[in-house]
Amino acid sequence: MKAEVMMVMEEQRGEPDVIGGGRYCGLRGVVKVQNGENHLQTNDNSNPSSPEQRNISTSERDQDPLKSARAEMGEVREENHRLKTYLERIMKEYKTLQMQFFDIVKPDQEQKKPSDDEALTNGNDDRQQSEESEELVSLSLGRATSSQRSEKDYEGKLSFLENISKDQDLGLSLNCKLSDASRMSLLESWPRNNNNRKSSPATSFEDHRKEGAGETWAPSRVLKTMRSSGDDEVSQQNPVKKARVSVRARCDTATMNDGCQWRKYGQKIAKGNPCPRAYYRCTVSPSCPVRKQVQRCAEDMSILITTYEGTHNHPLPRSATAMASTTSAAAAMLLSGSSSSQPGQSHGTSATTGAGLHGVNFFLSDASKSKQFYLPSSAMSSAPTYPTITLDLTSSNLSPGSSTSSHFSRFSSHSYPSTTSRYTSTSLSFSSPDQSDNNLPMSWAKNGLLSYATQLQNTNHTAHQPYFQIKDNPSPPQQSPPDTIAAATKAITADPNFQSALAVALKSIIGNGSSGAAAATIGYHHPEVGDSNSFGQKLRWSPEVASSLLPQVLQANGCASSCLNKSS
DNA sequence: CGAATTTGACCGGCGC
DNA sequence: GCGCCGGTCAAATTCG
Repeated sequence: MKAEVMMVMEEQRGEPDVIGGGRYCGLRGVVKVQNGENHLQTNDNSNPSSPEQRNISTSERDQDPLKSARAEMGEVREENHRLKTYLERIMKEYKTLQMQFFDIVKPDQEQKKPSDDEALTNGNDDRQQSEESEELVSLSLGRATSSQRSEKDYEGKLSFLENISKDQDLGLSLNCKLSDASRMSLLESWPRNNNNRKSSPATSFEDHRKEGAGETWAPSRVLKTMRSSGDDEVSQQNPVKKARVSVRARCDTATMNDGCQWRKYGQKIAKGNPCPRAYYRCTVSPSCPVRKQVQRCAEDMSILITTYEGTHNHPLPRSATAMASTTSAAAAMLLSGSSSSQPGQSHGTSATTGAGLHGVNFFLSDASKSKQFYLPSSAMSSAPTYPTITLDLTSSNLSPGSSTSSHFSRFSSHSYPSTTSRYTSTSLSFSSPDQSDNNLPMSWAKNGLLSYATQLQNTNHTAHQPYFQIKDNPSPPQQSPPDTIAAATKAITADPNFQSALAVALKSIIGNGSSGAAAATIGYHHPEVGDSNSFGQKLRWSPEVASSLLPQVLQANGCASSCLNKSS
């Protein structure tokens, strides 16, 4: 069974796929949202895992149970063997990379000030290249560079399979993968927050992975209680702060309706922002560790910044699964350092809420040169000490220096090195076109759902393309120094393939251009919201929409990943 | 009256 | 060591 499903996820290298009339960059597994549910589809007829073929083989097996049992055993053995091989190769690659890393770092430390000539000539290029490649944020869907492929394929398939098996709802989640170099960087940064831990880096990192996955989130006070209770093992589990997922959206209401139940437990005026910051905790389950902070943007009061932290440990209502899985997966992407988010997911959203992520993988090769994370561009006024990923659902004209051209969607990943910040920020921006330009407001309906009106150019698909420009930095509060992530983003934006792929991905969500296609494709319709809309097609914001939009944008970015790798 | 919210106090981390 | 600040608690208050 595993092998069969794996075939679905087997990446197609080379020519991009054509799915539903659109070009997809090397991904066979496609998450389509229909009738409010997500379905994994494949367009590969040669794929032996197609349902029809599976049915045939099943019926054949039924005719000879003993034979089929033997065949299954054989398959399992084969699979085990293959997995072992994968594992060995992974370990081999890991060790090799580790050695290479130390080779690079050691001379750097021993010769703190090498001669400029040496730095400019010998080995510098290689090192620079390696550093640059390490810093590149590579987001991909089932695609990997050849050097990373074996491990990522293996782990991605594993997580995919586990999600499949655990989750019949076919929700969405994201798998985070760090390159070995990235893991090393995490390893290095790890002890900073874990002075009391004397365990080996590997051990610590494994723990960190689990924590980063967000399955548990222990406030400091809880930690104290745990320590006092003598549970050392537990008390050491969460010494670091969790990754956060920040969602920026235009919202008139006090909070964003993400489908979950929240209870306010505090409010603070944070420094630098006159708007109070409200603290909420999930009340679906009393033991749920998930918190969220809600604060209005200081620069633009209409923008609500919702920051999620932790992963739900209970089943969620369907309407809440998308946002929950997206946030937990994004958090896992930032912190887990895991090649698979499954450990976190198993505790968290996908396992318990039925919102596993199928086939959407992050390959985060962001082993930053400085081995540090940086301040996000979040509008949170204070300098967060959390790694934060930002989903920007606001319009693009936030920063004065930004282009006035409309951006339907943006993906940006940026960092802001500063003395006080430590974390990297990845920002996914799903921006509406400039509202003043096209009268396409992003507003909250009475029921709290965000109605995101998109003006579609009827059947002309290419008409969307101008919207799919990408900017390096949507709303930087400060000057962004030239860093490699920005360079990577530039590389992405410069590649027309990425833009077209992004356009196609979004188009497939919004609709193929035929009237009413948007609602059908999104598969989400809130009963309380009428369909009458002068814009014709209307993409209603909801967690489902977010989840359907995000992976496909990321999928498009999988193309960018390849572009990125090329450019590096 | 129970649930939800408000709000001041408290705690821990961090920078100076 | 001290003060600032973010985050949380819990009693008081409000709401349905």
